[in-house]
Order: sequence, then structure tokens, then C-alpha cells
Amino acid sequence: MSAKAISTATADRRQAQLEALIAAAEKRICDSGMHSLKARDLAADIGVALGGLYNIVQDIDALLLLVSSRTLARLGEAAQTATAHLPVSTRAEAIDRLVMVAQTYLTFARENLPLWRMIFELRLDSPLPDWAAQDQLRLFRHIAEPLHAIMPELDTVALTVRARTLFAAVHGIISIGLEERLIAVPAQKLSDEIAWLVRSACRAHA
Amino acid sequence: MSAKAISTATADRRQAQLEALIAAAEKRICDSGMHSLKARDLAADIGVALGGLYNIVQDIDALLLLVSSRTLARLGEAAQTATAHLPVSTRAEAIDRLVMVAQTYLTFARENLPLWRMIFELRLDSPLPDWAAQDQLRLFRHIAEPLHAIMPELDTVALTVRARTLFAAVHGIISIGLEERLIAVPAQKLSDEIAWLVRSACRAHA
DNA sequence: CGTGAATTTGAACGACGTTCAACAAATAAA
DNA sequence: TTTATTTGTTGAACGTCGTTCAAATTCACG
Repeated sequence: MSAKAISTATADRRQAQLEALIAAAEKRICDSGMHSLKARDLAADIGVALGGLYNIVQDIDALLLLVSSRTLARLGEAAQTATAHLPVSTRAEAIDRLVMVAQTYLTFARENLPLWRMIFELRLDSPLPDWAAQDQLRLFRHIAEPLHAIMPELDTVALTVRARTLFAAVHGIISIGLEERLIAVPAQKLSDEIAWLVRSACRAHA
Repeated sequence: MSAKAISTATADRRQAQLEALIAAAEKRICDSGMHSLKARDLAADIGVALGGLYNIVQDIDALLLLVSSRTLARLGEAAQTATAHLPVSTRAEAIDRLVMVAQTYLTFARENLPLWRMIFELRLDSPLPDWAAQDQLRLFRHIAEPLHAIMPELDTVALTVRARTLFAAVHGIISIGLEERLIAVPAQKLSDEIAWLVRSACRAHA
């Protein structure tokens, strides 16, 4: 009754518009970075009047959040295909897998630099929606699982914290390593340093 | 000749205006974050017309860079007073000192959260001026010095890279730990995790 | 004082995200 | 088919922003 009935045809068109909008935003972000994304450009890209954007998304922040979410999903897939087949039965194997997860993260960041940066540069006025927070938390499994094999004495909460710590440490190395503000670190060096850190953290007991 | 002669009185007043401007910017950033800094507010704060700001600084980015630089200087002082008196003669002492540097960094970030964030959120159109890059590189000594005692087999360049890695790892943990986007990590837990990581990295040989 | 240079002013500009009254298209009713 | 109603789209207009610059003001000095 009070809820407006929407024809499926309309809903489908809206979905198509939304996907075109996300695609246009991703393209523009890849080309010139998140900060030069303009509402007027996007409207032109998808052939809609300026005001029409706000029939598709609530505002530009909501669009950026969708792009972020999509990037996180792709990152998750990359981690999955790169490491899911690796064994974790022995401690050494688990460590190798963790190193692989980190390397995959580095590669992904390198190959999707502007989109990857966006995830962390995004500053929302309103708090993260639950579905977006879940998107992020799901990814930690790729770390927590091997880590459990490496540090079996940690309880669930300590393991979660430790997984976050390890992720954050690797993320920091990559984040600062890929900035061009100071001297650029050679690709191989960066990869080596990440492997060193992960192995150090794992070797040095819990 | 071509250089315009500036009376010392004028130069002094300019300097005073600049310091007032930086102070006003710092206050506003502390209160409401870097992104809500407005030229009109700052002009009002220091009792100058809107256009007058551009007699004091080139543009808002230049002001933010000055604030950043000042924050880095305060961070350097904090590291200095917290760790300079600590011994580094034995390996264990050097490690303790490195842990203390990291804890100092955490404390500083906590107590200066908006200013500290600014340093890394700042995205300049033009490349970093040399003096600003030097500001940052100077701080790495606080890490490289103890690290040299811990990993004496590393040559100068490897030591520089390793110091960067260690800084970036700790920075990542703090950066993500202090974000409120996901669940906030308790203060003590964060401190413990940082100490764990630094000790792990140091213990696990070079 | 008077006069030329240095300094400050604030209205104006262009770009931005967002809104909303007017318009058009689609659908339902007659 | 014609008319009425609901639904979807439009783009001019608004408020805010950083920045500019011609004009007004203040200052230095004979």
C-alpha cells in the first residue's frame, strides 16, 4: 500500500543505469584518481542529466562506496584463486600461504592502484553500512585461517586481533611503498621486505 | 634591483601573520578535521580579509604543508625526548629502544589524531618540496640508529630499506588501529601488538 | 601635508554537489 | 481514441568553495 509498486522493467533499467554508473566511475578513477571524479562528467558518461544521478544513487559518496565494495570483492577473488589451493597442513606450508596472501595483496594494489587507494582514502560522513563492514571483515579470513595453523595457542579473539595486526603491518608497507612521495622502492625489494616481515612475525613464536 | 626591497617591519608582520594563520589552522584541524578547514574561517580567525590569505601563503595546500611540517617536528621532538637517553650498547637495549620509539609514535598519533592523520591524507598537486621531504627522512634516524645495532650485517642501503619497512609496518598497525571504521581496538591491545611486531621483526634475525 | 608605492580589501568568478519545479513519458481510466 | 494520473527525467538555480584582482586604503618619506 504505502510502499510504491515498481514495475520490474523499471527496476531492471535502474539496475542497468547503476551498473553503467559504477563502470563509468571506475574508469574515471583509474584514469585520473578518485579526487577528480565529478558528478557532471559521470552524468555525461552514462547519458543522463545531471540531476538524474540522484535517481540512481543517494549521492556521490554512496557511489564511491559501491565502487569500493566492488574493488574489495575483486581483491577477495584474487586472494581466493591465488591461495585457496595451497596446503596448510604443516606450519611451514601455512607460513608460505600467508606470504602468498601478502604478495597477492601487493600485486593487486600495484595493478589497481587508484581503485585500491580509494578504499582507504574514502571518508564518509555517515558511518559505514553494515554490509560494507562485512565486506571487509570477510577478507580477514584469508589471513586468520593460515594464522590459526601457525599460532594454534591463540584463542579466537586473540587470533582476530593478530590477523588484523599482520594485515595492517603488510598494508602499511605496501601503502608507503607504493607512494611516490619519497623515493620509489624497487618492485622486488618491496616484495622481499613483505615476505621478510611476514616470516619474521610467524617465526618469532606467538 | 629587480628584487623588491621589503622593510624588516613588514617582513616581521608577515611572519607574525603566518604564525597566527598556522595556529588557527591547527586549532581548526584539531577541532573538526582537515577536510572542514575553510579559507573564509581562517581569514576571520586571524582578522584578515578573505583575499589577504594569499598574501601570507600561496594557497591552502601550502598552509597544510606547513602544518604538516610542524606536526612532524613535534613528533621528532617527542621521539627525541622519549628515547635519546636510552642506551643502545647491547642488542636487547637497542630492541627496547626501538619498541619505545614505536610506542611514542602510537602515543603521539593518539594524542594528535587529526593533525597526525593530516600528514598522510594530504595530497598535493605539485611534488613535495625538498625541505618537506627532508623533514620526513630525518625522522627515520630514530629507527635506523637502533636498527643498526640490531642488524649490524646490513649495509647502509639495506638498513634504510629495513627502517622504512619497520616504520611502515608499525604505521599501518597504528593507522588501522586508530580508525573507528571497524571495531575499535583497546588501547593496551594496540600497544601490545605493536611491541609484539617490533620484537618479532628484530628477533627473527635479519 | 602630498604623492607614489606597498598593502589590504571584498566583490566577483568559475567549479562543485545537490535540489526541485517544470516538463515529458508511460500507464490507467473513460 | 481521448483524457487523467502517476512516474520518470530534466537542467536551471542554489549555496559553498578556493582563488583572483581592480579598487580602496595605508604607509614611507620629502
